[in-house]
Amino acid sequence: MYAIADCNNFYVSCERVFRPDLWNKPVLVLSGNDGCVVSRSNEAKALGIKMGVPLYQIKDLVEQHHITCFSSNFALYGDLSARVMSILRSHTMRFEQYSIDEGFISVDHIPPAERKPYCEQIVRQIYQGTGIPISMGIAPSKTLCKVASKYAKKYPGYRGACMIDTEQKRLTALEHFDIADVWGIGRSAQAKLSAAGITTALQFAGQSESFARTLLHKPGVLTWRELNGIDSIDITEAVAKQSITTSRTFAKALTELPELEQQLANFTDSCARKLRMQHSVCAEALVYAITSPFRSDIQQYRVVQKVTLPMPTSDTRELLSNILAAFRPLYKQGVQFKKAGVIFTRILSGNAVMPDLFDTRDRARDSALQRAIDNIRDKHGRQAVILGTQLQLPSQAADPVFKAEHHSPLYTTDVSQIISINAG
DNA sequence: TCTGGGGTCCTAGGACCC
DNA sequence: TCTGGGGTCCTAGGACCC
Repeated sequence: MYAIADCNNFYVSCERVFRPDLWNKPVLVLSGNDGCVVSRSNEAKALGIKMGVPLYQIKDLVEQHHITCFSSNFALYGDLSARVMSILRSHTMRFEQYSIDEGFISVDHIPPAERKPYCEQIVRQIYQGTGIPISMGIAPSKTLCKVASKYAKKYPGYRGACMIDTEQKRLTALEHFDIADVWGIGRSAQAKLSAAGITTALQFAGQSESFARTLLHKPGVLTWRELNGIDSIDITEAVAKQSITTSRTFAKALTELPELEQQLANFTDSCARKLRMQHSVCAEALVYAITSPFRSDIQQYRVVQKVTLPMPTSDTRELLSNILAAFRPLYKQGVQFKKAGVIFTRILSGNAVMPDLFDTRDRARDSALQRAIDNIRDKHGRQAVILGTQLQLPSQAADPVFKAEHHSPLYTTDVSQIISINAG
C-alpha cells in the first residue's frame, strides 16, 4: 500500500503562510512576467478562473472581486517544499518526491486498520510544522492513491486522508470519477476514450486490457492496470536528472546580440550549477531562441542548435563559450526574440569521464577555479561573482527583461527578512 | 499589447549493419 | 528488367505530468 501527500493549491498556500489575512479570500499566483495563472485558491476557482489562463483575459474579474495576485516566488516555494518533504520522508524508508508539491510513501509498515488515522496525523503534523495544508490518498497503486487524494481534498469529512482498500470502495470511487481527471489520461487519450463512449474511470477500468493497449498503447495499459488495483508503478528513489533546462520568456522581445548573450550566460550558469550539485557533467546541450508564436503579424524565426562539448564538463565558462559559439552564427539582426533557453541533454556521472590525450585545457586548474567561485557564491550570494557576459547592460536600466510586479518578500531565505520575522 | 517553466517516457521512422 | 530480410540504434516529436 502507498500513500500520496499532495499539497493543496501549493503556491497559493505558500504565500498565505506569511499572509494569514488572505485565508478565505481569492488568491492567484502568476507565471513568469505575470503572464498566466499557475495556482488558484479555492475561492478563485469558485469564480471560474481556469488553470493556465492569461492574466489579461481575466483582468476585470480580478479587479471586481479584489483578487490578490502574486508573481511566482520559487525561492519561497522551494524552501517550504523541502520542509514538507523532510517531514514526509521521516515517516518511511520508501519515499519518492514526485513533484514540488507531491510525494509518495509506502505504508506497508503500518497495520491496515491504523493507516488512515496515521495519515490524518501526518496531515496535522505537516500543517502544524509548515502551515501548508495537504491531502492524502491511500491505496494499493499510485494511480488509485491520486484518485483517493482528490476525494480527500474535496470532502472535509475525510479529515485530510481518504483510503481505497476494498473492492467496493474502489468501484464506488471510480464510478464517480471523470476519466479526464485520471493520472496519465491527457487530452489526446480523453478524446479517444470519449469517442468510444467512455467518460468515467470505472468504464475504462471495466474494459479488457487489450482494449487499453490497442487504443492507448503502453502508457494506457499501465493506467488500466493501476485503476484495477494492480500495482505497476513502483516507488523510485531520487536519481540524477537526465536533462536540465533553464528558459525564459522576455517581457519585451530582445533583438540585440549582447543582450541575448547575457541571457544565455545566465541560463548556462543556472543549468551548470544544478549540474554540479548532482555531481554530473554534460556532453551535449541545446541552445534555442524563438519569436513569439502568438504574433501572426511578424515573421516567425527560430534558432535551435545542438552543441557538442569537446569533453563532458560541468565548468560554466567552458559550457558557455561552446554555447555562445554555436549560437552566434545563427543570430539574425532585426529578429524579435521573445523566448530563449539552454538545455543540457546528455548528462553523465562526473566520475565516469575518460581523460582525453589531446585535451588542451588544464582541467585541474579549471575545476579549482570553479570550486572557488561556487564557494564564494554560497557564502556571499549569487551576484558576488559573475561572468563578464552576465553583466547588466546599460540599456536595461529602465527596461526590465522580466516583469514581476507582485513579488512577495523572500520570507524564508533573505537574512533581513528572517531577522524581522523572529523579531516580530 | 499582454500568453510559464521544467521534467519523463514512449513511439515511429530513418540510418545502418550483416 | 529483375533488386531480401531482419535486427539494432538513434532521434525527433508527441503525450503526459506538475
